[in-house]
Amino acid sequence: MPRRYWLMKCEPSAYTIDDLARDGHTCWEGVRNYQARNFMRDDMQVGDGVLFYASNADPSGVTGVAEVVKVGYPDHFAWKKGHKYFDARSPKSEPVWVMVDIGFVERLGETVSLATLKAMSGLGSMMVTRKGSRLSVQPVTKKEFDIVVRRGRRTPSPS
DNA sequence: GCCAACGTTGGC
DNA sequence: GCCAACGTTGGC
Repeated sequence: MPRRYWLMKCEPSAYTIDDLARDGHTCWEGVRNYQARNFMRDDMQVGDGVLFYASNADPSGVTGVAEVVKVGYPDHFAWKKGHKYFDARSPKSEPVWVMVDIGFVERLGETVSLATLKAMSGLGSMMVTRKGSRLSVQPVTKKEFDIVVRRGRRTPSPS
């Protein structure tokens, strides 16, 4: 299976690329959308590249690179009563929701903002640049991945 | 904080 | 199966 590429969104109030740099790896819990779930469950493979996207940020955009380090497995947060990701419809016996683990690869020296993504050539069909695109896990092409990463490296990372 | 766009739910 | 109502996402 050839290496695939993804964009994964997260609000900075929940988790940032700096958090991932500190932790080394993390589980990507809380995805409660079937299309996103299917990507994680059916298509993600260890080694796949991930654009780490900060949503609801100032500015929103790609802040770093990660990679898939563990393929889809049950999101056990769905089993925690009282937890915000608890979902009675996803019991241990028949899990509905899935998560993957991602590992830190690099922090981009320059956030590639949504405005930049929209303005750059070659990214016109990227899902995230399209109005109303709310999917939190999206496939991207290798070409798009490379364009974004190269742009983000234009400014050296401070670390 | 506003609100448009979207996904999901549930009545019928 | 249709679709209105609702809740959520996320840019601005």
